Amino acid sequence: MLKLTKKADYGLIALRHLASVPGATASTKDIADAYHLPVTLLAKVLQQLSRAGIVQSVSGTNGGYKLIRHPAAVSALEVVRAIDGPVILTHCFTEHGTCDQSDNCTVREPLRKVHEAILDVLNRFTISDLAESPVIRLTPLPVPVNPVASARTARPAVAAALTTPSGSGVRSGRALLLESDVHQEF
Amino acid sequence: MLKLTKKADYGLIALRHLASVPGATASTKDIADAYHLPVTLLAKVLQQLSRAGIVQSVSGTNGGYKLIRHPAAVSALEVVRAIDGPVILTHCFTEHGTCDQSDNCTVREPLRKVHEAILDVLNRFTISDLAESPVIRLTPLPVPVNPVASARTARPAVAAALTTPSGSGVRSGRALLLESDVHQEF
DNA sequence: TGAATCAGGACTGATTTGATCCTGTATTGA
DNA sequence: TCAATACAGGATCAAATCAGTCCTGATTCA
Repeated sequence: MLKLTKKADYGLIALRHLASVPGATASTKDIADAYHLPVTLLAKVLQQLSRAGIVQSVSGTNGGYKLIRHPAAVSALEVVRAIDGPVILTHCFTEHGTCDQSDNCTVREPLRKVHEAILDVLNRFTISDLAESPVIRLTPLPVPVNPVASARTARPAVAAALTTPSGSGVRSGRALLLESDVHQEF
Repeated sequence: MLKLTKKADYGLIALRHLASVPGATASTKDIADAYHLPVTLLAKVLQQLSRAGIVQSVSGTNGGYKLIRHPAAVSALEVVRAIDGPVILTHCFTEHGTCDQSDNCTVREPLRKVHEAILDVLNRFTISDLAESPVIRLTPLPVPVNPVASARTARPAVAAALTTPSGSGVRSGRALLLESDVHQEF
């Protein structure tokens, strides 16, 4: 339910890794070992990214994968599409654009705006956004002290670019929700 | 993979329906029949919405459900949460905030911004946005009298609030993607 | 040639989702 | 009072999806 698959996660992790060593190749095993990912599954993911023209494979000894495009030119949307297929928000949205559920699906068109907004978010987020962020390693501290607070202090420009302008969304009759409400699952 | 469940779809359809008949009750069967949804599954969904305080159930003959809050005060985020549980973008995001996949998950913090942006989109979209949109019906209206007209009078700039300002997200080195690229799955 | 690496199909087990069934309770109206 | 109507919710089942593995083959390099 509105969640990326593990394969998509793995793909983003791998791409972030490749972006951190520009020009160099990294084998599937290298990446899998570095992040404790299942090797064979990661291999599938990298194959899909290769077919999508995001990375290039090099066979043979000392082979591996390399990022063949600028990290800033690879969006999360493209990665997710390459790995999981088209992003479809509701079952109303099918390739042929009709709702097979019922003749009178009343929510398809309204939800299209939501769908497009989510695509927009994913399309703006790039591998360079992944690579630029500081890596927070949890190894030394097993119990997170207060991850929410720490995550909220340092807010680079990426967040500003992503979060839609606050205030413009407030409409008449719309109950204002607090930030804490939006993020209550953390 | 980044898709709403059918239950969430059904919930939104049902809420849109209830919003179209303000104050009145509609039974599970009424709604299920109107949109050709499985009755028993829709019943589950409405129970969840009832527990979440979004609708109120009325037992007995002529009973059913009624929307007990203003449609503009019920966000899609709240509906999805009530039906599917917390929205979690990646497997890195768990209730306790740690990544069980690996010690050094490099994408969790960057993706948190994407996650928050998606929550923001869902949080801004309300049931009134669903109800106000024109319904494209392929079959003649069977049920509601004409509640749509009354609900359509007040119409703020919903679309403007949802679609993020074009151009503000363009950053250095980012390849510009055409609109048609973003929405290629349609 | 042999080791290292990618390519890709087939397959399996686990999880999630969608849907149904059944029993019980509450309310209405004849 | 009682039957009909409708919600409440647990148990269950089937299908779909996901995560992961296995195997065979091709490519490259030392």
